[in-house]
Amino acid sequence: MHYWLMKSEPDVFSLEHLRAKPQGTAPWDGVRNYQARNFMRAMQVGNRMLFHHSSCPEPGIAGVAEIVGAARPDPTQFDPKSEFFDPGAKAADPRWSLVDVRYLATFPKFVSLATMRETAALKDFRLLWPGNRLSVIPVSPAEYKAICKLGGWKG
DNA sequence: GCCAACGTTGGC
DNA sequence: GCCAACGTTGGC
Repeated sequence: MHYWLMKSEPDVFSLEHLRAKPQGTAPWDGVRNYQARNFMRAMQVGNRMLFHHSSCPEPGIAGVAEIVGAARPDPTQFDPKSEFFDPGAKAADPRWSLVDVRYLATFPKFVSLATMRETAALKDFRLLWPGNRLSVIPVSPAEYKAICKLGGWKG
């Protein structure tokens, strides 16, 4: 089993927004970073991902979602009206991918960045690296387990 | 608002 | 291919 973390600004798209979607499912579009894209392409159906809220008063992990659709071309790259439009992307050779995710659970306890920084098991967690900007991050099983525990969730 | 990190762009 | 300038992310 592989685990991941994905960031979103809760004002734009929060875990609650995902939960409110039909079947709690939505495409994770708009990723425009090659490293993040490559991680999405490595995701497998059934993988779990931590839903991180960033650029907000209290950044941290709100809960868990599941990958329900493997990587496929992100249609927003071809849409001139989209903020994610990429004039360099060709239909015959799509540049950007997305995965489909489904809401799984909201942690009973929100796991703030501050809490994670105080947790020994997370001392090497990539999310906490200085200056980390990557919006899609691989998570080790031990890190995933530690975060679920902090969240008071027995998945 | 500041700043660290780092990706991208473009001149050469 | 190098590298300086610039832009973006995101915590604080």
